[in-house]
Amino acid sequence: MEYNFSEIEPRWQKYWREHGVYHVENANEGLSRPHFYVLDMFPYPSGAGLHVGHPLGYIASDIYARYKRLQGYNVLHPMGYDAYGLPAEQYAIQTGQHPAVTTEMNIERYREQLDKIGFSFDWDREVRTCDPKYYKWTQWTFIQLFNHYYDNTLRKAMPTADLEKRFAERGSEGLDAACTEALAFTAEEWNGWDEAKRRQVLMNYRLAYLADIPVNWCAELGTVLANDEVVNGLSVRGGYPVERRLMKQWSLRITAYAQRLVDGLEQVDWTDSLKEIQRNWIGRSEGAAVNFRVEGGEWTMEIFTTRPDTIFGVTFMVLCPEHELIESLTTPEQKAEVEAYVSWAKNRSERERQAEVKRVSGVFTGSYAVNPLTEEKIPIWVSDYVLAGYGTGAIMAVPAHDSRDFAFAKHFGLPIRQVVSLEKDVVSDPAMWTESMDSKTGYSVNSGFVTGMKVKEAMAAVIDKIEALGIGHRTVNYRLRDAIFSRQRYWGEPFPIYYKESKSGASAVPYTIPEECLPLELPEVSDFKPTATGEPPLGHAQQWAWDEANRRVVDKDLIDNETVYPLELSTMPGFAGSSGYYLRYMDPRNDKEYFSEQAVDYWQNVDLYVGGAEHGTGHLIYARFWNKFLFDLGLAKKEEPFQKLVNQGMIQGRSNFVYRSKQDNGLFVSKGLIKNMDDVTPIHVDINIVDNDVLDVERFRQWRPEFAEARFELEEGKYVCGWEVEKMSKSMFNVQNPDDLVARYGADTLRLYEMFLGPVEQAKPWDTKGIEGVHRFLKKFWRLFEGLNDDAPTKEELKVLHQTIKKITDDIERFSFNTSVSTFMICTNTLTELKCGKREVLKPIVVLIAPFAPHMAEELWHQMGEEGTVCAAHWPQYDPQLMAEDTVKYPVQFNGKMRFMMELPASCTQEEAVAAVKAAPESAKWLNGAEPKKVVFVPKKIINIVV
RNA sequence: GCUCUGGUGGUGGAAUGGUAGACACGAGGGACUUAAAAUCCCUUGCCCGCAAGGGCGUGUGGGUUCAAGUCCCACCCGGAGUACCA
Repeated sequence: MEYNFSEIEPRWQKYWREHGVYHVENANEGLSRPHFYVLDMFPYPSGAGLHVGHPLGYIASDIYARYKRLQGYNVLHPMGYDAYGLPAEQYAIQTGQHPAVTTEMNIERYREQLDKIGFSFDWDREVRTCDPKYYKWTQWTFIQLFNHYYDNTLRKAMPTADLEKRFAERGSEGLDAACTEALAFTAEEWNGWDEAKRRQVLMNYRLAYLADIPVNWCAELGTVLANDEVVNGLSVRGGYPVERRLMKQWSLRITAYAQRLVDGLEQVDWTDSLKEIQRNWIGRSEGAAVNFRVEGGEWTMEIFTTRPDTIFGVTFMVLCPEHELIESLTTPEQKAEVEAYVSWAKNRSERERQAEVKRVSGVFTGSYAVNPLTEEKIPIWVSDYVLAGYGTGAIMAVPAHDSRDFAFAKHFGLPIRQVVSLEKDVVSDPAMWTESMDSKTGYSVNSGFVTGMKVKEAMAAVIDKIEALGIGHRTVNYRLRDAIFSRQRYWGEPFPIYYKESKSGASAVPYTIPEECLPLELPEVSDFKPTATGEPPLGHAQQWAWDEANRRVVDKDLIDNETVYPLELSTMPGFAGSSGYYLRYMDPRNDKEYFSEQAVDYWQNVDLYVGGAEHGTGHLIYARFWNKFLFDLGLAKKEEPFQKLVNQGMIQGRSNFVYRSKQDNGLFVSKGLIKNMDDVTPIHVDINIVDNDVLDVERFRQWRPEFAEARFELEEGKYVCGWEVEKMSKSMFNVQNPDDLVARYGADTLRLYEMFLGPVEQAKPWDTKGIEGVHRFLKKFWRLFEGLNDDAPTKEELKVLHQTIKKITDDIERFSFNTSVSTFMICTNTLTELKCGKREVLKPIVVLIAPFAPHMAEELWHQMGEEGTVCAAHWPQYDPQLMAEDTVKYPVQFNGKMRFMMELPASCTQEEAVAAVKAAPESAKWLNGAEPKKVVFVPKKIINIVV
């Protein structure tokens, strides 16, 4: 019988769906049943549908999930949609279609495409971030973040209620908490403040807080963006310019968790490169904070340095243009110049600033600081190469040992003094240097009491001294910024926040909606664009005010009523909904809690997470933070959410080109005939009308009206196209749609081929060429079952079987699915050669192939007369004796030197090995008839004979 | 610049320090067929040779080892992340 995949696959997909084969219960056989949680990064359902790159990771995780299931694990393998996001809203603005409608359509299309590939997801657990039943818990978590602060002493999040009690008793005394700015006040002061003032103070500590902060404002998108959404001063989405602006925004105090985010990386099984990406993003650096006295004033300026050992080489100080001391430090003579510089620096766009990094600019304030260790007078400058957001926004400049300080000193003719030398006591004249000496190796020179010390020792000695003098201390700085959490958009989670006017006339005071009133549902709006007054789109919503007394959303017109207040108009960013979805899958239909304790106790955390590395500095940081916070609350059971993480490589497109002659617009020259690439224009051509880089010229003429009259210069009767690896995208005509391949070859072929393409982790271009080979293999495999019989298998056949079991098991364990497919091919070729159709051999192989080609396995399982589905079968065990090689090559040494390789039975003993070596003709030369003195035989390693 | 990756035939890629190039694609040749599809068989790293056989080969140069694609050092070239982060 033919291998009729187009009949088999839909039939089994229907069976699985109707019988709920992949439905998972939490602990259905008690807590003792081993459990395993395999998760994919859920997709954003875009209008373009899936291309072949998307399912790559899903196929890999599906194989692993099915494998674990066959091994007897209770496997949680869910899927859902990250459904809030900008593209749906942009589309809504352009077409007026409600994002909910387009999102629903896109989800349906995604589901259809996913179903065709035969995944074993438990769709009963599907979540969508835009579903009120889901975002209720996103909002709920936000309220918890709002109501907690981070205690640095306890190293965990604590309720702000505790803070209030503490402030009433002791004021800010002795508090070590993560905050926006250090505050100092007494209990009396606290108790004397009204509620608005107290709430303003508490805001300084909340983990979700509202503050004026410099944000990435994207005028084109009309919203602020998080740091990871901006690259090179342009928005990741759309590529619009982004500027730095001070705005009142909600933020998450993720910096409070910086150290724990670094430490946690030790506990997880991720690739080194991804861990490194996160470490770099968090950017921990150790150093010292030092106070420099300003000459003749009551001011001191605090700086941060990672090189305290170079303090003897400081020749000037630099403040960032935003620094609050500038005004008081500027002397009257310098006032005009400084003001001009500061306003110029502030008006520079982020893009300009980044593009002109090399350009040196700055201005002298006229004031001097005093070096605390030398009492030397040093000029204070202002320059935008010092950033407001990092450290204290002020530095001590050591031009000899910092390249940026060096460039600055050279530009303004400031002195340069060497204080570190590679060799002891060897100094040169820095005036002759062309670059600074930044390395942290060598010895201190010209450096008072640390002269002669190694750099590392000098660092410690200087910090000790500074601490003894009480002018500074050891400290750690992080590059990580708090995550800006509000977006001026419509299509996102509303904040469960309303504002009361403060009696003292200060800005409105935010209050949270009571938890019992969640979800606060996204209202309908008349327009998805910002309002005329520049408010976010939610400003258009009529039903968008909070009646505190009646605890419900009401019309805005009622705001003049006693207890009706305006609601927050921003919405949450994309990462809000994706930060905790893996926990919700554990108990997705629970409307009382985020997830039940019983569910999280059972599943713990994600055992295997598969997704792209492009989320390294976004989702994967936020989710870890989110989880750590929930862990502090006692809700999550593991501090790290994703135990093992595999990054699937991007599948790039392989674009094809035709070359149009520049002299003759109607002439297309075959690749091999082009003499000079400057004579032709390469044009993208649809990969569907190119086969194996050979253009179908007829279809090309029909493809576009402008090519209807095309003429070709052929080589050997063919038009050969050029090719290049590029991003898969519609505009390059290189998109491969999985549906087409499923229709042509079947889902099992697609699954196998995507795995066969290469290691899952590796980026690779899509190339359909090889799919035929994989399809041929499946047909060949299918044919093995035509002569199915119950004869006893030969030893040779059993050996093939057991070697295959071992190899496949090993391959799956190390996530090497491309070699698994090869193993199946070799196994099938060998069994075909042996004409083996024996049930005893083939039945276990069907189980082995089930994770890869589930439909075919299911059908063959059924044809063999087995009960139930193949996914209820048991993973076969291999017999080590049967799979062993008959002979193994051993290296034979004489006197410790390797002399020749020798084949011996794999099972051979010490005595047999020695006898065989002595008998070998090569040995005669080394033994010369003598008896060996000592023989060492390490199976599979080496035979060492000492004569 | 810094950090992390990777570099193996025409192509995708295999190789716990132990016969490099498995498996597949592509290419060439052949069988079956009126023909096509499908299927099957042979050849396919490079060089010398009619052959038997020999030589060279994992980016480059060194090193460790009986033995290196694999480990160590330096360099060259790609890819990714990050970037005035003091």
